[in-house]
Amino acid sequence: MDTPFRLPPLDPPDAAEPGAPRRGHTAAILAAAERVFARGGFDAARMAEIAAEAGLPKANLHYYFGTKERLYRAVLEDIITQWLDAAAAWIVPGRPPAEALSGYIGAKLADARARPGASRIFAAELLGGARLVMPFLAGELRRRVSEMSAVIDEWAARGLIDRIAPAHLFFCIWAMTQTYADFDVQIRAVLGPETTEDETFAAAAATVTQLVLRGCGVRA
Amino acid sequence: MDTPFRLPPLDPPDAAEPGAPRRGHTAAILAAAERVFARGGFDAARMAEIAAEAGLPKANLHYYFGTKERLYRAVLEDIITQWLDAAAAWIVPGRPPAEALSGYIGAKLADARARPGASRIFAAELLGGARLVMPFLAGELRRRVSEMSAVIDEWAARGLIDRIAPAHLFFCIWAMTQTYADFDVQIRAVLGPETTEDETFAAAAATVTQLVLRGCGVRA
DNA sequence: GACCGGGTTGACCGCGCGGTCAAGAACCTG
DNA sequence: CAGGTTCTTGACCGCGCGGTCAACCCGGTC
Repeated sequence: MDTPFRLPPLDPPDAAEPGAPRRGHTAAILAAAERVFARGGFDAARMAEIAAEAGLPKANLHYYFGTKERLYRAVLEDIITQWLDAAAAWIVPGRPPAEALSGYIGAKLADARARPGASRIFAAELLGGARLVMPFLAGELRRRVSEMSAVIDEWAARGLIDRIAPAHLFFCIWAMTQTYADFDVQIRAVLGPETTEDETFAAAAATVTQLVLRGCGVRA
Repeated sequence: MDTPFRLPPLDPPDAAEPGAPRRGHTAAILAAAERVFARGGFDAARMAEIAAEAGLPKANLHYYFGTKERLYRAVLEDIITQWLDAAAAWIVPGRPPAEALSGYIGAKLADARARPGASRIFAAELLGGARLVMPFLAGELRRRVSEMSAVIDEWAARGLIDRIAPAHLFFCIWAMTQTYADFDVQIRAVLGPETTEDETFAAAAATVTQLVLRGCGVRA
């Protein structure tokens, strides 16, 4: 369930890491790093800024994480770990498609709202060519998608939904839900200041589920 | 039609700019800049790299564009200019909804395929908080969306499609089509090396149009 | 050819940032 | 309290990058 996902080590194998204490501070650093990386991605982030946000001297971050890249990797692992299970919880053969799909969409939208920084960091990583998460994409994620695709295909075979390319259906669901985290500036700017966040996410949920449920021809 | 969109000047009003020549080289610089900005966004881009890619000494870029930020702004203006008209060409009241929507989706997907860099630069700009394009989002784009929303609402009023929140419909269409440019690493990794680009985009077009047309309940 | 102005360029500069370090503080363990 | 180990931190360093500059090239004009 919450086994942390490990990005394969890049160059030197992740440093001794003895049974050391590594107490409280690391959590504060990770949280601050997630916030800072979320605005502007890896290159725009400043170690000094993360340190300030965490209320610690810069040298302390280096004590715990060594380099900026390793801190970044730790943040990414956190995000991936949290992500991998949302899909597995909803897209299962037993569940009726209407419930599974709308539940999944709702969960993804709620996540986009609650933790937009995570989504944005991942987006920036992909935009930048996915140098770090490539192994995850081609490995674990690919495997998960093919499992979930089997579920979709089975629903179609049982006549519960229309035929559709399952992988692309997921690409579309991810795109639509995460756009509300990644590009929320655009959404807020277009909808204008008079639209509340509640309204936005309610309309988003209605629209996305309508597109997906009817688009897949889900029988009620 | 192709009136270049101008981002409002930031600090000093865009430098004298006399009736000067400004010949060929600027185009080469802009093209190189688009390519370099596309991988990694503003901060990751190096002026020296752009110069190398354009086959010019770095000092030459500064001669034409002054600062990195101004060069970046020029690239963004290029992109926005090209973008504004795709929607206006397809989403018009006269056209039957099925044709308009599938045409628009096709055009956006073709653009994502042909010029992924442009989409990625814009995505990175939004992720980074849209410091430069904010006026565009809240101004011109917002206006266009409300115009296009009127078209959607009119189709719904005439019973040609179901009721749907028009702005969110556009957010979803943009998200689904641009994901094929922005996150193509992820898509390629998940689909695996045996899937060709042609297959990918054919399936993408089929899936997105199916979701949108049926999702909106477009009558044939 | 002399002059001029836009264009071109290699060499240079300053600073901001990631990373280091060495001198302690704090905390265990006997 | 002595000795060792884990943390903490201000001060420092080097380099990579955006930006500058002054010398130069070159086509046009009289």
